[in-house]
Amino acid sequence: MLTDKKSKELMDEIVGLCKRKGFVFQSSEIYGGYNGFFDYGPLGAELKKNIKDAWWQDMVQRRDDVVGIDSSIIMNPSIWKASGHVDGFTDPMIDCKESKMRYRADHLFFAEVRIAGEMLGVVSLIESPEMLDEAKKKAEKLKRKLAIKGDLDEIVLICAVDATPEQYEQIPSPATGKAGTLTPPREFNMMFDTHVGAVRNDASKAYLRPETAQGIFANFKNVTDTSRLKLPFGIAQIGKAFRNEITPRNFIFRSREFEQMEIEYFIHEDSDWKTIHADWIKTRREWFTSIGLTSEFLGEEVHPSESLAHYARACTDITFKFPFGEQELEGIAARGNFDLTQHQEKSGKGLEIFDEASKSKLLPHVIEPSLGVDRTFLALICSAYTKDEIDGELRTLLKLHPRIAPVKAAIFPLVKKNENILQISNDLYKKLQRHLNVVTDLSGAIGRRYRRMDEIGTPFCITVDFESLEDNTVTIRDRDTTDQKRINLEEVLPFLLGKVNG
RNA sequence: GCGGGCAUAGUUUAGGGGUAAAACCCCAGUCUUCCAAACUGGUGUCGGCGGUUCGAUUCCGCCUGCCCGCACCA
Repeated sequence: MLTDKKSKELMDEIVGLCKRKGFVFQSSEIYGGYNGFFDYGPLGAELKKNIKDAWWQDMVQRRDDVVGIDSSIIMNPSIWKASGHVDGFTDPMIDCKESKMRYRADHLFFAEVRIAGEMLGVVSLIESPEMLDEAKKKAEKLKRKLAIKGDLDEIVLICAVDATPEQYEQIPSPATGKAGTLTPPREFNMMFDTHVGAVRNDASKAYLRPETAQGIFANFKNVTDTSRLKLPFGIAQIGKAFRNEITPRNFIFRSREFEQMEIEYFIHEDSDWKTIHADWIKTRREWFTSIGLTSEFLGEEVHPSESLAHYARACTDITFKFPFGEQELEGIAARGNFDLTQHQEKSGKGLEIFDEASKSKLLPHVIEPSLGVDRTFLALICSAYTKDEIDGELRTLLKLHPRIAPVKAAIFPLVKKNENILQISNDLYKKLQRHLNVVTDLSGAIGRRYRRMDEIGTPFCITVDFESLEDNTVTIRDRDTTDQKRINLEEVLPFLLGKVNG
């Protein structure tokens, strides 16, 4: 593992490269920026598109059991009430005025300490698997301090969000042990809201979606009615999502506007969901390595059962070791049929489907592989970023997989004073351009042109030289090895297509 | 939200109450028959707003953004 200083330097270099070469810009930069938002430049837009295309090809086109949709970002606000986001997508926060510590209200627990009903005081602690034992210890300590005899009543832990106002005043700060220093919980919904229509009032309030998943659930009936799907099947979607994050951090890793790629994979309620869940984890991990993520940087984190949402049975994150730490790339949750149940109930529309195999009507359960495009983007750049030495000269390169590299090949005339070389080069460029994102570059020494391409991750450089005039061959140079071989002009396109699609 | 630091060209940095600089990059040209050659020329900069001042990029205040730590992270 890199030292903090080294990893910070590395991250700075990567952010610098992204800016310098036109991958990622800070949003609204000419107005001083805008915290938590980013813009993708010419190369970034290509790379991002390639990630999404690869995912769509592998998860939708090349599978018989998955179809795609593209739902609107602003939907009937009832959807977000049914899904629980209006009430639940909050992080109520409590500050300790004295210690300046901040707690999430739903992570803060307290217990009243009593002996035979007589109140001795209140203890508080932060949620953990051992918190009941800790509470008992704190209660015993309180008893000794007050020099009171007798057996303690049973300790009952209560979450701070469930405290009555009278109880709340009694809760001591976990940091100082003193009561009265905690601010009331401040509600904070992470959904951005807006208004639809000419009138701005409570009735016109709408939300920017915080996840793409609900667009899938809300269209469940439309899709199953029109697509002749049989269980198990998946519905996939790529799209923007918005969350009013308190602290956007780590470049594009946590931003307020981001893009998700989600699949809701519907399964029979009696099926072996553990196996299907495990299969998806494997499928998704293999996909990450197939597009060039360094497999040693990938990890898995299984959510402990006590921290799962009440409707989820299991959730495993696929993580990536970024320079700033190991962080979630994709969450693969087994969610039961909570969402469909909610939408069926709140909309009043029957959403059950008939399963031929079991001859039963049911609301299927769901496995949800959900990942961030932007996080994948960053993980790919981090995986690809390399520095090496060519004949004593330091070079920077991005070892991006040809499938996702923004530019697939560069076509160079070795010299720009020879009309015939220019002609062949330009003809080849125009021909390749019809199939692939390619560039041409006539300026400067050939070595400089190679290095320019290395730095943006272009996997192949094709040079038209004097020999090309004799035998219709060109050199093709490999980015990672810098090795060159001669191939016939006619073979260039099939070669590149093979590398890009393979 | 809190505490600390920072903000000069595309990048890395120098400078200083009185006409703002270097290197690299980029562009054009000379040269050049395969890995950032050389030479010539060129574009481009003090985050924003306000205050002090004859004059502010420099001093002060506020704002915005970035970094580190705390906290937070469906």
